[in-house]
Amino acid sequence: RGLGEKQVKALWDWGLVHGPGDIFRLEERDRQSLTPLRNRDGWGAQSARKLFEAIEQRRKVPLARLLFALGMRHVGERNASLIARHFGSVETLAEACLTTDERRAEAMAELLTVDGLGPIVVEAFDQFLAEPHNADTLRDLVGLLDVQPPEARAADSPVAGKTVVFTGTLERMTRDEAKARAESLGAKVSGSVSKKTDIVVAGPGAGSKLAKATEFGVQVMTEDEWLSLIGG
DNA sequence: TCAACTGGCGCCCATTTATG
DNA sequence: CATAAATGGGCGCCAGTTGA
Repeated sequence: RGLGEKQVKALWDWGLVHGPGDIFRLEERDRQSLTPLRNRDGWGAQSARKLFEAIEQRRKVPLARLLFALGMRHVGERNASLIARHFGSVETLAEACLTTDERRAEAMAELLTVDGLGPIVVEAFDQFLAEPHNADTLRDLVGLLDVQPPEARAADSPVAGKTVVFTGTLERMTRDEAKARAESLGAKVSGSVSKKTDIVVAGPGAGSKLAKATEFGVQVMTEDEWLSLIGG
C-alpha cells in the first residue's frame, strides 16, 4: 500500500531500489542515507513512516503470493497456488528449485504430474529459474521474508468440492477475503461461469456472469445467503 | 478436438495523500 | 478547505492453456 508505479520509479531513479529485495532493505538503508526519504520532494516524515510500515506488513507473505509476485509468465494466482501447494513449504521449494540444475529438472518433472499444471506453465517456471539473476532474486527474497506455507483445505464443509464464482460488488467482505475464505473451506473459486459451476454469489452490479448462471441453471445466491451457508 | 478455465489487460471508481 | 495526483480494488473481455 502506497508503493505504486510512480514511487517505485522514483526509488529506482534515486538509486534506492534496484531489485525486489531492496524494498525490504529500504528502511535500513534510508537510516544511513544523507538525504533520507522524508527530506525529498513530495515526501514528508508522515509519508516515509507510512511507507516503511506498509513494507513491514508485507514481510510476512504466503508462498503462493510470493510466487505470483515474481511476475512469471503463465503463473498467476491459481498456478502459483498449485505450485506452492505441491512443494508445501518455501524450504522444500528452495531445495528443489534453487540448488542444482539436475535437482531442478527432477522437480519440474514432478510438477508436470500436478493436476492443473501442464507443459507450458512448467516450462515457463523452469525458464524463469534457469536465469541466474531470477534465481538470485528469489534466494534474496526468501532470505528477507517470512514465507508462510500454504494452508490445508477443509474437506467437510458445506461447500467443499464446489466450484464458486463471485460476481458483482461484495458488501461484507473484500474479494480477496471471500476467495481465501471459500478456498479454506475446500471450495474452488473460479472467475468465469460454466455448466460446471455449482454456485454463483451475485452482489449488486452483477453483469454477464449472472446472466450466464441463469442460462446454465446454476444456483445463484446473495452474499448474505452465501455467508449463512458457510456459517459466517 | 473442444469446452472450460486462467492470465493479463483495459477501464472505471473510491479512497488517500500532497499541494495550493 | 478544494483540488490534483497516486493508488488500489473491482469488473469484463479474450487469447492462450489444459484436460477429457
